[in-house]
Amino acid sequence: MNPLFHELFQKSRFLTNEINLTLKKHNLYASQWTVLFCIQKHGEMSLTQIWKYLNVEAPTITRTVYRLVELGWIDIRPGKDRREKIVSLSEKASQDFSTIKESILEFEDRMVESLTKEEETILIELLRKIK
Amino acid sequence: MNPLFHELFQKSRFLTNEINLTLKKHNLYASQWTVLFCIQKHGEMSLTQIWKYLNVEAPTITRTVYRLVELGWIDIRPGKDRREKIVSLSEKASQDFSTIKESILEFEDRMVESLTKEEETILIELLRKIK
DNA sequence: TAAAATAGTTTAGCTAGGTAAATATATTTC
DNA sequence: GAAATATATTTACCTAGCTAAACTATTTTA
Repeated sequence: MNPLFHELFQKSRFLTNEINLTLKKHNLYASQWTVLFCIQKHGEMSLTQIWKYLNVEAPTITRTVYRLVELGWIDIRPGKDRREKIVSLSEKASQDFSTIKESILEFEDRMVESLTKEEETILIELLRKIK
Repeated sequence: MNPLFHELFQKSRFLTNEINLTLKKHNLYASQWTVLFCIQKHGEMSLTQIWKYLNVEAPTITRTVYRLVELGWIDIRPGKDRREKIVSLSEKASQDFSTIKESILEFEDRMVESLTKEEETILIELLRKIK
């Protein structure tokens, strides 16, 4: 396998594992946090808005969202258009949000501390060129 | 989320989806191919050798290997040390291998064609710095 | 050499991605 | 306005990663 792709996949797995470790104390998994973050950023959202924004398929979001409802992080209600479901952060999620975000920011900083700002920019640009 | 990690995860998913598409005509999935490739490269291997080399956990390899046995790509036999299982490519896999490898190489080339050789090298190096 | 520790593999069960197809509601078209 | 089409979500079922714990065979140690 092309060493570039190999390295990319390895790093992707490494980072999700590390994020999961960081989130463990908050009882969250990486993709659950991603969804919470997305909702916090946009306020109320329909499921379709979420999966289009995160660029994943609808069933993935259905599943994660309902798990988050179960865990008490999210409230869900029908929209004006009765096909759609609207989700928003629960009281609990709103309260804990900034603490969790803090953990994640610390983690992210730690992960890129061996890169200069310039290198980080170049890395992003080069990744964007793959398509 | 840090735009670097966002881009990295997006690209990782994008690439596995594209690889799966490429492998569809050979009735294989990305990780199945990764395991086949690994075995072809090293000849006979124990399960532990495979998961250590690919840097994933043992149960992941157990599952993929047995699926590959089921599908007729791999032969499996007990080792001298009776705890271990040794796997090797089946007749079918050996025959089809180079054709599939060809598809993958074409795919990989297509994916990096907008990068110069230098950029590819830099990209790998920068990815390696994340840890 | 019997007991304890280690190594290789598997099982069970979780998250997280995907596709294909079903269902329910809205919208468009004839 | 009824029929056809489109949109939002869900269901079922794959692959693919993970952890924790079990099981078996080997190696080490007291």
